[in-house]
Amino acid sequence: MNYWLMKTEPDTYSWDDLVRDGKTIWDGVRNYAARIHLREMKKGDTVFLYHSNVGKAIFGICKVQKEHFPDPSSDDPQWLSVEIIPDVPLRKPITLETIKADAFLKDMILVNNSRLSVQPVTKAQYDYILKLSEKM
DNA sequence: GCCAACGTTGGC
DNA sequence: GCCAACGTTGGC
Repeated sequence: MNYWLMKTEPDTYSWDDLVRDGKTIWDGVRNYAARIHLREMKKGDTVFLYHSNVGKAIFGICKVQKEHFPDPSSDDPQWLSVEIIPDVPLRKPITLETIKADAFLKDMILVNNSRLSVQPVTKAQYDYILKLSEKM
C-alpha cells in the first residue's frame, strides 16, 4: 500500500464536493511527473486531499477506487485519470503552515515542489500527519 | 496583485 | 540540443 497527496483548488472541487459525490474521477492532470504517479497508484492506496490557494491544508483521506485509465477529459489517450472515493476527514486539517514549521515534514514534496499536483507521501510522513491531526 | 518556481514551446 | 520567452501555478 502506498500513500499519495493530491491537490485541488477548493473553488473548483473541494473535499466537501467529494464527500457529497461519494466518488470522483480525478481528471485534468496534464503534467508528466504527476502522470507517473497516477500510473503507480493502486486500488486501495491512500490519498491525502490538499486544498491549494484557499484553505492551504490537508482536509481528508481518500482511497483509490479505480486504477489509472485514459482521462475522459482529454482527446489524447496518453493522459490518465484515477477514480477516488472519500474515506475519512482529518480530525483537524493540517495546514501548510504547520507542515512547513515541522522539521519532520520539511522534506515533503508539498513544501519543496508545491506545483506538483500528484505526489508521493512516505508512510512515515503519513503516520506523522495522522498523529498530528489526532493530537490537535 | 505580485512574483518565484516550474514546465512547455519554438527559434536557432 | 540549447536556451529565451512565455504561460501557469500557488504561496504570500
